[in-house]
Amino acid sequence: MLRLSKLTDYAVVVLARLEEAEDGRVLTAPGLAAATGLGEPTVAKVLKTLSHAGLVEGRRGASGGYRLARPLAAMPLTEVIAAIDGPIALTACVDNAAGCCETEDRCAVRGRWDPVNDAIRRTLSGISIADLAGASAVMPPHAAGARRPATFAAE
Amino acid sequence: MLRLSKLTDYAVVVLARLEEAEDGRVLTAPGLAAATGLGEPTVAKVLKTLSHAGLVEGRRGASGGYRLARPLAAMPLTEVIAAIDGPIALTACVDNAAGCCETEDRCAVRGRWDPVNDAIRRTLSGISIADLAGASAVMPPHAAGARRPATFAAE
DNA sequence: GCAATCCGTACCATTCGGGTCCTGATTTTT
DNA sequence: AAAAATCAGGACCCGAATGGTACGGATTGC
Repeated sequence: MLRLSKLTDYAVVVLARLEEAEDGRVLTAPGLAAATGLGEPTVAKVLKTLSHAGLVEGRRGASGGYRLARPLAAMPLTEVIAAIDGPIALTACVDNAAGCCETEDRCAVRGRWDPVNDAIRRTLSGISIADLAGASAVMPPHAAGARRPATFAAE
Repeated sequence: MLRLSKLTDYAVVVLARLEEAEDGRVLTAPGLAAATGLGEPTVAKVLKTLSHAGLVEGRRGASGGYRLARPLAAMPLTEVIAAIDGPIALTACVDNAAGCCETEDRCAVRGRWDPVNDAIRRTLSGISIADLAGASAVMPPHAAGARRPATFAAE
């Protein structure tokens, strides 16, 4: 379904909520869970992962919590996806990886996916979390002004 | 991982092989399986799905088989993905679908994914199966000429 | 020193994709 | 006309990976 994991979705929600904290104030994981309506352990897991990727910073100890490492406008969607779901690649065959499939010698699409993956990354890197957080519309990166709104090209 | 299913990958391989048939000649599912090195039941399943989507046409009976309904150059990647994996949507929340999640009233990203999905579809619809079948390089839709080849934007 | 909080890891369950098989419908060939 | 070959459609089962949980440890503030 070309769909990213729920955790990534949660991450965006949590990050959006996290931006509302004033200046350097930190928010606790249970607090964020209550604010977003998500499960407390799940939120904690997401925050840990995001912290590991350097997108949020955690402060330990009493009166600890999390805060954004960067403003959301400087946080491309690609980084969040890569942090939660891993590297962005549509297929397992990336960079002509050898031995990934047994029919690689007669595979007609060897290495052909790489430009596609690159196009996807380029598209996604032009979208910041701030665009998803409700501020304004998505900024069109370099693409033309979206023609018809949200019509399925094929369905 | 933002990765599409193996079946879609197989579909592209099978379609690429199917284009090599001369004029109106049909190829059998077992024959395509042998030519691509994939499992025979799997190829049959993929072909049935593609036939249902109108991308290939099946002829029954002895000396039957499959042939392309269109040249690959006129077959955007979006259609193949939609045929195998279903509609292209990164999250379950599409078009403000109500009732999909229980926290929709306080969700900060309500409806914000739609433009993202649209951007993905626009990127993918600019790529045809012919571009993946080995003919030439991927045509850059409107984006700038791919800078460095296949570097991970975020990893 | 105690409490609160983050950190890391390990663990289990459910879901979904991947793959196989069977039966039926249709067409060609003998 | 019978038989063989092939597509069509569905049911089914297994495995992997996501999603969610739990526990012990480290760190900081009161």
